[in-house]
Amino acid sequence: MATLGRPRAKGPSRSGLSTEQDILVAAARLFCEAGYSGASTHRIAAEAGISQATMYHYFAGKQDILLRLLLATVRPSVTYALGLAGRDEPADARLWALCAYDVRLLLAGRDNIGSLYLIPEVAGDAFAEFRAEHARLYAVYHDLVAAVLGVPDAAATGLVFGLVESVILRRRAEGEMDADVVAPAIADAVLRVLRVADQRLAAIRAF
Amino acid sequence: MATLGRPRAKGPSRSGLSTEQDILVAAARLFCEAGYSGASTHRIAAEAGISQATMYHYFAGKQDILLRLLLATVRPSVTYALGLAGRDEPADARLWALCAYDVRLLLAGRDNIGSLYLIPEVAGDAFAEFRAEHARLYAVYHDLVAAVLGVPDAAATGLVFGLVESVILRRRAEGEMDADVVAPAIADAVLRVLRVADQRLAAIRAF
DNA sequence: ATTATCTATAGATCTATAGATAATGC
DNA sequence: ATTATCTATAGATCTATAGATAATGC
Repeated sequence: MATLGRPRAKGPSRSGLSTEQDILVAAARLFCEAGYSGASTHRIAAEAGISQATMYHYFAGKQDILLRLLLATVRPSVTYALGLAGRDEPADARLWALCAYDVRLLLAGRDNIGSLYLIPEVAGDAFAEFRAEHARLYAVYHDLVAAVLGVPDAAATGLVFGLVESVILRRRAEGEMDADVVAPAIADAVLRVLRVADQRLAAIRAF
Repeated sequence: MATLGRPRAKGPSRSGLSTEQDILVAAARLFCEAGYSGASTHRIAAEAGISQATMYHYFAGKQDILLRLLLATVRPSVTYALGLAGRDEPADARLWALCAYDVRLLLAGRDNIGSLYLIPEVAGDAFAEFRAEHARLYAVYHDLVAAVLGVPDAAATGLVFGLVESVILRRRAEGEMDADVVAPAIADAVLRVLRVADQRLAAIRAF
């Protein structure tokens, strides 16, 4: 419990989190609000309550912070998606559940964390590990859409995945949204796009 | 025709465009690839074939360039959308046409110009004029969705608009897409989300 | 002795401005 | 004389590193 190392000049963490977490939280906020290049290490450190140099005790650099945030954001979705594979519900019900789950994650938290996906730098080599995780998630959508339609359909998968992730854009443009309303609405819309009948949809929602 | 003013040190424009257009084209590319803060005025100028200071002859600053790009991107959509109001086709057919038109615009050109909408700085005061144009476009979608459903529905409008703009995300993640395939597919999906029957959809596509 | 933090700074930017210059137009 | 461009630069950053310091642990 006793605090090791030199104390912070500006007083101890007000969040009660570890310094590493303070940095991640501050960086998430600033990356979302100012973009990657616009969020200087100095501002991140100030927001976290430490000096700029202290960040380098925990992270190799700015890219390292963003990579950690991206992985922490996508991994819960991948875990949930892979867990769905072992369940015995019908494919349309599992797809509905996955869409609703992902929309809830994208709407959770005070920052629009999904908007980190949109940062242009994420296309670079340093973020290949994140893109691989994101691709694993996409692959589960692809398989579920194939199971619902009875045949693999890349175009339909793109539509479905786009519809789910469109909440990132909407949260920006429309402001905070009620996940209890929007998550089922998106999941319904996904099945309608795949031409699941209204009657069947009602049954799925009752699961 | 004769070229007024001091000649460029690196030779005349290779694009044949005006210097102002060269700057806008270069900035669009770099804003999309490196973000707003990541695109320095120096790199924009180098890409445009001029010195960094020359940009300030045409634009008040970096924000001014981005604003011009945003307005040039959203205005054709607004113009088309307002023009639809005067046509006598049924609302569902007009909504289908607007969605397909907007998706085509978002897929056109060598840069994913719609991704400029995602730049965090666009939330600031300097871009209020762009956001107002974007809101005008949204209002047309709202009215068309209301006409299709018979009642105003903010939630459905959000879904529809999100589905259209999701092509910005998809173009990033999936790479270049065939507009002749994707634009009708999105427009179809929009009407399916609004529970337009398959038979009716076939009739609309025949317009 | 170990740890987490700090201060200070090198070196590389980056934006915007001041003022010079190389063309054409009158 | 007007125009479009240039070179040069001030002043403000920004990232990452070097090395000192203020705690606890042994």
